[in-house]
Amino acid sequence: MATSTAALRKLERNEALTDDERAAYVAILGRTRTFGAREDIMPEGARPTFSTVMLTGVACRYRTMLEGRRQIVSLQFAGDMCDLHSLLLQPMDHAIGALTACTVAQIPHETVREVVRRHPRLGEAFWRDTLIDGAVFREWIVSLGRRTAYVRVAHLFCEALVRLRAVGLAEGCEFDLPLTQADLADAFGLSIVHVNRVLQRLRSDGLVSMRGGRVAIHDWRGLKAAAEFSPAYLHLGADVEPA
Amino acid sequence: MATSTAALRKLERNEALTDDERAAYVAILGRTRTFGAREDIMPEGARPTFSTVMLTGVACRYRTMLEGRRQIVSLQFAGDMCDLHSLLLQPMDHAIGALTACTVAQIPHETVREVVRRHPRLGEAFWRDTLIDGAVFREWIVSLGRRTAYVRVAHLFCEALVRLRAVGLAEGCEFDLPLTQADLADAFGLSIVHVNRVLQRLRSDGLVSMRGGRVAIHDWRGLKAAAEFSPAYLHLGADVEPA
DNA sequence: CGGTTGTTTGACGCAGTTCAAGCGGAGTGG
DNA sequence: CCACTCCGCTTGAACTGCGTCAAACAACCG
Repeated sequence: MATSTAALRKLERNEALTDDERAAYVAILGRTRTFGAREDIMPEGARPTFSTVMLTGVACRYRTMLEGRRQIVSLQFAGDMCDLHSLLLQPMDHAIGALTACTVAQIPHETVREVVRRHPRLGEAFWRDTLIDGAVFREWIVSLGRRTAYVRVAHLFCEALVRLRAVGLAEGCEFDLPLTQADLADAFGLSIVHVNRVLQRLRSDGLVSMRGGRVAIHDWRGLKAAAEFSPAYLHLGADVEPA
Repeated sequence: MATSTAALRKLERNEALTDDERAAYVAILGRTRTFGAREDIMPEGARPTFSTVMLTGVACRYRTMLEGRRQIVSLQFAGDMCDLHSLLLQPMDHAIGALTACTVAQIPHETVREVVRRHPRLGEAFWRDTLIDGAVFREWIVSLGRRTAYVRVAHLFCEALVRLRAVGLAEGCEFDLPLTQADLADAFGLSIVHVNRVLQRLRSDGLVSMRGGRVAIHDWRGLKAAAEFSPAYLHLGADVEPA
């Protein structure tokens, strides 16, 4: 199934799998579902009996606070296993929400356990994937704690580009990111108004522009420098940055 | 060895281990080392061949930015395995630093792998532990993104109390937390001056006071309410909050 | 007793918020 | 085909939480 290529690419980035392992992984992606934008793929407090793998679309993990404020905690692209942790951690301490229309695979926990038992290296790859999630969280903390809004936004675009290139969803310096400025504000811990102003500044500085849900990076080295971006924390190996 | 009780308590919080598993875990904690305050237990960029378990003291994960600014990403107390991820993720994308004098156990990765192979349930407990780290990171993101300084500080004290009680390092509503206000500032993404003012306000509001490296919570329910704290994300089970 | 490290206080400035309003495009119904 | 509405984007002005700078103070230690 064509939709599993991103998922495979993600899992294999660090260590090639055997045909056997690859087949086993694709096999468990069987049952798929679609969600509309703004639907919850998995609500906070749920006790799911399956884990979710993103096949297409953009989703996020988020927490809702009193008075309806929301903080997005990570973005999830195709290939990401966004609630693998529900295998061991119940109930969900945060929600997973579709930001755009999404198709996902839902893998029963029992199936995950079985595949891990039979293919220990897949289990290791899964564990590794959750550890990289942790690394991305840490970087997000650094952004929110010590980077100005301008740098923070620039940094996210750098991260998105690299992650999307790694799974073949961006060529060159452009990629789809059909989020509203309100979504971005919830991700950055900023107000909508300020996100808007920062985006304008990034564009007029000739670094990135975002229009119609598509991001175009006009000056990768400049953006990278402005963002103090270094892709090490993504643990994706080489050949992942644009020329 | 008395120092391993916190580590065991942490690991066993969710599922009791067999005597066998317990013994296997304590056995690998053999080689210990001590670090002075402000020493690096594990520097950024290193490629360690072992993982570190905290036995006593307080450490942190942190990232250093340009111009020497620092962002602390998590606090590590006794019992925490603070770089278990180095088993699968190399090189270190952040550093681990001792905030106070610390004693740690250093477990060769090969030993970890072997123990996991022989005791799958220990492997699961390890994985689980790294997943809880992730949950703590997410909460930290929410704090930095959407909580005011006052709430953020209150929240950390709530988290510290609950985590320390869970491993038997706090009785009632007091615990040791011998950090400087500069350390706290780096953790909260605030300036030292502002941390100082917030601490004063928390004290004069009768919620918490921190003096001589000891934290005393005077009004748990009040603090919890002010912090919008709910311990669910720590996945520690019941009986962990003070009466 | 002086040096060093951590805490406290005050005055001032700025990054980012809030409020409020206007604008433009897409969908919908008459 | 136009009118109406909704949603997202944009702009301006006023406000504020927190940072910066600078200095005094307190505790510890050799």
